[in-house]
Amino acid sequence: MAVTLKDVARASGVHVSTVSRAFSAAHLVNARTRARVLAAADELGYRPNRAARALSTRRTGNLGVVVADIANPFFPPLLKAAQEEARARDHHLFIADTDERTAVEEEAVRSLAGQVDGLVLAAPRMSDRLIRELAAEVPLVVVNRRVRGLPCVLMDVGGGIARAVARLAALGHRDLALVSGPAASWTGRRAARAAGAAAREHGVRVHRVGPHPPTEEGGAAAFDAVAGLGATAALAHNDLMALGLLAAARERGVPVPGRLSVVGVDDSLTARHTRPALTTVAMPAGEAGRAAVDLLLRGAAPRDLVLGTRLVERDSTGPAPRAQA
Amino acid sequence: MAVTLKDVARASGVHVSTVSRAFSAAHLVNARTRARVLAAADELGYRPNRAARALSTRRTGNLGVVVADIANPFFPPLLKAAQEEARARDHHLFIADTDERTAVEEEAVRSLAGQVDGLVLAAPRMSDRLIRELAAEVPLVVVNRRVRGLPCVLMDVGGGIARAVARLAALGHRDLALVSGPAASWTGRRAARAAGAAAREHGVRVHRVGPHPPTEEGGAAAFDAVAGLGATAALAHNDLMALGLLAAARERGVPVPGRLSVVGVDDSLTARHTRPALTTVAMPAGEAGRAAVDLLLRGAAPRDLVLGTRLVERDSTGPAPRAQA
DNA sequence: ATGAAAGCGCTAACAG
DNA sequence: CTGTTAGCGCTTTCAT
Repeated sequence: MAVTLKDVARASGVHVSTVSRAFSAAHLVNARTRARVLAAADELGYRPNRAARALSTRRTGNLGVVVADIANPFFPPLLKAAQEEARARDHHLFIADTDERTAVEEEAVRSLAGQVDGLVLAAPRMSDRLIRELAAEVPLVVVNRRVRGLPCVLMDVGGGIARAVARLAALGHRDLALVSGPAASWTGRRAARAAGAAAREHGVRVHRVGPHPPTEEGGAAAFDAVAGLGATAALAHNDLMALGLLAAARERGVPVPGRLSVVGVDDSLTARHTRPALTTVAMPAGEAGRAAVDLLLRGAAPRDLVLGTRLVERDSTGPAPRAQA
Repeated sequence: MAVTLKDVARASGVHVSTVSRAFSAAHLVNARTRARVLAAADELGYRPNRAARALSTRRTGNLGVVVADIANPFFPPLLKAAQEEARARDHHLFIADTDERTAVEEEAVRSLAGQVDGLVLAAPRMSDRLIRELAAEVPLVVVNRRVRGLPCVLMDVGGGIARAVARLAALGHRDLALVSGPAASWTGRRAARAAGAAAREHGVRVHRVGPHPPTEEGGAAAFDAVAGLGATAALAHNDLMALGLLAAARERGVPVPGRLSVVGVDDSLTARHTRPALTTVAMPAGEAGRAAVDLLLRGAAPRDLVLGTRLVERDSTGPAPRAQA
């Protein structure tokens, strides 16, 4: 049985309410009494019972992060930073993996709602309407998606994609394939729009391929469509899909970047290590995780925070192949 | 304000305790009353307050996982599986990242102890003594380390390493470098012992290099020592360190596996994609995560569960180079 | 500055 | 089978 306020009270000869105050309202208690209480608490190894505290204050000291897939390399840095920030501010962090299933997202939020002071929704797939409805039950901060009326941490994928398109155009590419991930991905829609605009600006064409699951398999599955289009460069929804594209290209004997240039999004660990090393739009996932927690804890107003991205050029992109009948 | 038992009681015309029983002791209540209560609850969107329930039952419905580094690719699959298993059994999962710092481990356990029904310690660095002491405060299951008196989920790294040594010996290697990670790593000690035994058996030598941090940087830092030893093959503590070794080799112009064979441990995503693709000891991290949660929830006896590993041979290992003065 | 008492939402004897 | 009561550990009025 853990040591409670009552034990500390007994040990220090004061009433429980005084002990309580010694912890959560220091200024309301005589400095010397407080010192005595704290000493006793320390001696006994007292740890406040968070559940009990939550019951009476309605603040739990917990936060949660809901992600689509912990194993997708985009998320671990986000989770790590979020948990770091949470801990630095004396909060614990729940984690929920929805396995890319929309229904699970809603359930995760609802079931966590009562146990947290706020939730970070990372790249949710639910409808805006549902997200807003859920926001009525628990403070929400959304990452990688803009939902009006809620604080959102956005990354400038659009800018990154635009830079990628510009670069590819400069390398002589005229037909780009945009390999998209989940249809419900806000980031994906953003990327598509930016790609379209940049394409017009640079006088190149971009063809949509997909949607496909945002995994290696999804990327590999998209390969034939990309090749069929006669595209000389592919912009993948994320690094994982780009990796799948790379693998399929290798299998089909299509040299990268010789005949096909490939660009990913995320800049995950693997992007650096795969061969050819992947050119990719670096997303500040860690920064986003930290920021999301910060916004939650500050009870931030519903404003968008946009973080920068950059194009990291490696070896999977190169000059367009000479046209050859 | 969330809807409470009281609201449901009022709406269905029974006492709160009946409502409570309708949820947590179905057999103690008339089927028809129960149906009515459930209907009312559903109608109102009632969700039990876990904190309140925890206060009176002393069961929180929460578990926690303490890991050294979420961003280390070994952990995400473990976390994912653990959270999946937890959710399947109606539990929520806290996550704590200790950033490889021992002191943080203890604090994480203590501060989470009151809020969970049990904790998974994944590859902890604390002393056995401390772990046992903490186990008195909260049920613990340890992964990747044997602690007597506690349920442990182990992976047969020893076997994997032995197979790797055997294979390298068969390829003609005579001097192997064992590049170790954190000194406090149980897995690392296990690997070292197994490497030693296998080396004797096959008549080869193994030289210890390290300890180094279990990161790419750590691996890279070990490279010169490995080269200085005249070893023709390196067994790294994990994939991350193996990747560092690979990068350093590339930088120094040492061909892999031409002049140096490299073996990792984990079989992370990156191991498959790096070039040369990494030969590695595959660790069943997901299985371990799931098993750990299962043991926790079953209140398992302090027995060891050992999961198998296998050697995945890819392109970073090959025949030993011909001796040349 | 401290004590007393009520109450957060729920469960668990105990009656009936 | 259901209502009553007490209490989980803590905070928070309200007195004093």
